[in-house]
Amino acid sequence: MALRVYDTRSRTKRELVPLIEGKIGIYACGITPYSPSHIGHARQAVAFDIIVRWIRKSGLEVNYIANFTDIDDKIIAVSSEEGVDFLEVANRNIEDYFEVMDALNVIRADAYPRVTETIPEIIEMIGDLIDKGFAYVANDGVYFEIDTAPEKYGQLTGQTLEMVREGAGGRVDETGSGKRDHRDFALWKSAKSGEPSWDSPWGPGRPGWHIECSAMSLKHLGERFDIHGGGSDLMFPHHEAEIFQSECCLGHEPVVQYWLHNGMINVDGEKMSKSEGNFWTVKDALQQVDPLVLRYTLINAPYRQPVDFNPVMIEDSRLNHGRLLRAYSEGLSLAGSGDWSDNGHLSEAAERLSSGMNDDFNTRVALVEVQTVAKSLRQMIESDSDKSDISAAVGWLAEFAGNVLGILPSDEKALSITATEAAARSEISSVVEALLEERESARQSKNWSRADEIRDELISMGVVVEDGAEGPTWRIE
RNA sequence: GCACGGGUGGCAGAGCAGCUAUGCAACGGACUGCAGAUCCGUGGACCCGGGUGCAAAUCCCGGCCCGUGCUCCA
Repeated sequence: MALRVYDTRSRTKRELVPLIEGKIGIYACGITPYSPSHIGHARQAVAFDIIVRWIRKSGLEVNYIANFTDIDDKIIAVSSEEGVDFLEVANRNIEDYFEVMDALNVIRADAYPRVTETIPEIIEMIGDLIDKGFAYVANDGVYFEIDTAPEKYGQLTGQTLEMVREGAGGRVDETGSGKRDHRDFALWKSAKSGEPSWDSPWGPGRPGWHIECSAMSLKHLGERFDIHGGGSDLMFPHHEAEIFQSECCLGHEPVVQYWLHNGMINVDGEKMSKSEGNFWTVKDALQQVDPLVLRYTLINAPYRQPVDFNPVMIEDSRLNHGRLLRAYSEGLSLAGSGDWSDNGHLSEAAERLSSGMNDDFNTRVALVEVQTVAKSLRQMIESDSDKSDISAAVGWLAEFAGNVLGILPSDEKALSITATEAAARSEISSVVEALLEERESARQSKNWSRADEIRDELISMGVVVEDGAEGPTWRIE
């Protein structure tokens, strides 16, 4: 079945047809590393991680580029506030990014270009734009002139030049720059004293916000490429500016075949943002929740929908993920991971999951199938089913929950979960068994208060007792 | 105001023309001294008003409501 993706520019789901047969180039806007990554960054990273995983699984070769905008106003602000070099600020936040995204099981991109390593290409592109009449040099930098290509306005957001003029309202006069029109945007910003800068034909300065992505995508993916992604908040002005720059510079359109935008993270129904005070860094979140549970939460809705990050959602994910993980690791240690292709139910589940993923990467539909398979695996384990059935279900989960969705730990780790549990169990086993024996005799003589007392004692040890038809069983919480 | 998304059971969230979504919660039953776990089962929804279909959560039109964007932002 064909893979269809929602393209923001055409506002429709379209079949993904590679420019070069068998190959897909993806450029996704990463972060500006001026502060530690927040869960919105995580959502973006996870969304595109899964997109890349699925396209690869579909048999296409993917070249995935994610950038770091490692020089910008905010980085400069932090560096001057702290009195350290701007690169120190950028580097430590990039380190943080890799640390948390690795924990979230995000597969690394094929390249992570940085602005500071792309300055010559940026300068060349700006020069081209000036030569072709799309940009002009002002007293404080170089600007792209919107009026040279008005038809490209609103390609992603549907806004017209006039709308933005109105929307900008009184701010038009506040630009305080050499812009001819407030909607023009900076390609090159002249350095103020003390700011980091690079030499250019227009004097020392640094790139404007949008040009870096046009230059880096051109450098790494060429004059036309398949997918450009990023958060939906980047559609305007960032991605529309990229369309101006790339298409005007290269002289053809479209440069990008498909624009994919992930939805935002909301906290209690409102967009998460620093100004709202409802801000979570990834590390904040990881203090409370396992990384894979966080990942589960982030894919609990299709990537374009907003995800509301609230305690109920997290608890829900924790519960469901915990069950999945327990079933998986128990099944794995019991029967290993086997082939599932001969199993009718599992094949059907795989088909449903695939058609969900093929429909613009619907991870929510995929999770339903994962939950269903995990549930039947649990039942098989409890009913002592045939080992080959168990291993088939384990193999299925390894492939889809593991490789495709990335919500399972490595087998080694999964096995260590059951091993650790078993070890902890055997360590206190004799004490627990003795107490249970005493409790059983109390129960025999209908001494319920003594029986409950012992149960409470066990609970305080972290042991949960469950009476069944075959006598009591216990497990460690 | 304009643009883009969306409004589905108690909650989260699929489905996007006909056929049980799913999970959590609730309720009933089995099992229990009680509790828990498990199993079986049940009820319950498609914002409002029109329209087009044999048939509409699903398509069209008009409202209302919510989120995001229009400024740095994943």
